[in-house]
Amino acid sequence: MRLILLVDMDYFFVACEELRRPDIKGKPAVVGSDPRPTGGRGVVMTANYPARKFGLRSGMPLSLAYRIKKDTIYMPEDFEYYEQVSRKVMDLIKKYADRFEQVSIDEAFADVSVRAKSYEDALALAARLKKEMKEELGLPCSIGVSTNKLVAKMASEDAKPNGIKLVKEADAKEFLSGKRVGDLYGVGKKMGKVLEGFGYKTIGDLAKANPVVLVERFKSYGAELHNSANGIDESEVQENWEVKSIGRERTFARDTSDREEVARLFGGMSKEVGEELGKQGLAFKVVTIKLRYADFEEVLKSRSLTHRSVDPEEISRVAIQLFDRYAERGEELRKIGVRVSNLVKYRGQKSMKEYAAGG
DNA sequence: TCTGGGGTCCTAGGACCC
DNA sequence: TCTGGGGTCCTAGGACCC
Repeated sequence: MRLILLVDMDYFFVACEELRRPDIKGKPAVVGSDPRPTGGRGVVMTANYPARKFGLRSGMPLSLAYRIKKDTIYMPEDFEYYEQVSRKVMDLIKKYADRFEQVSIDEAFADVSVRAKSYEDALALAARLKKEMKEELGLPCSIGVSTNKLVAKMASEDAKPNGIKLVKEADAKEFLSGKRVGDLYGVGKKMGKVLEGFGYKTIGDLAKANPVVLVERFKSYGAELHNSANGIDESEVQENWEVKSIGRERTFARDTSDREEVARLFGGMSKEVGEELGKQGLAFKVVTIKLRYADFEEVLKSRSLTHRSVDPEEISRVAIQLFDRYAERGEELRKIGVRVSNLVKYRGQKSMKEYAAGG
């Protein structure tokens, strides 16, 4: 029997801030894009539980959050710091895993099938992990335990905050059946509406549906839906996972149609992307820009180079060329982004830093 | 209420080659 | 002269997740 844990950190960004700012503990606090550079156009990235009591949620516009609760503590995000904390978190989870897969900055799967032979073993492991997380790192987490990734993930949602939830294989179907289709992993806003339109309100409705009909309606996705709804997921905890793309995007403090401002920002973001490529030892072949206009209309334009490159200047040059060729002239832009993809390991010259480190 | 930034995966048409 | 099918790459866009 496979036994899989999904460890999900509770209100991670704010929890990280609490580590260095104990004064905010117990008070409503959120991490949200610093309103100064973005003109307050950001959203709440994370809200702690006291803030959630007032209805503050991640994804909520900061302007709205501010209207709801003025004396909330607002903190600009500090990704470098969260990454540092995240590395410690992941190292800790790894110790408990026979196979480990990081899902995001604050979430990871641990396949524990070798060291745990029963549900009791898995639960005991989860309890120890959670205890160590609190004692060693001072961070709360929630853990879902089950026999596959999908159900472990769904169980962790039920475990929040600060809990552990086991769903046995035999109970998976019933565990899922009462939940709304939109709660199923992989079903978002759009698909949730479509499914409800067809009369599938709960995950149980989907589970009971004729799979042939689902495939007729949704092709291969329909088959996947039917499996998920029935708690079936054969996918493995994936150890070796490679980055597919690296990008940066930024929202202007004020919408702009100023080419020079756009070009400057493309330059800055390209430099950051180039640094990230260097850190990871990767070269790219494709450059894609994203333009979001004032009305939220978004377009992507990309170009594939004839060669691999590691050069930030080249990213910037191609980005600005794409912009000049395709941007609607005079239209106000809200946001721009640049991303490189088609990445390969680059075994070229070492960076100065590596030389300095004697690597 | 007015909407961020980091990603992944999938689809689909057209070009091009065999 | 008219007619295939498969494979791969390129480009654009959409949905989804955290």
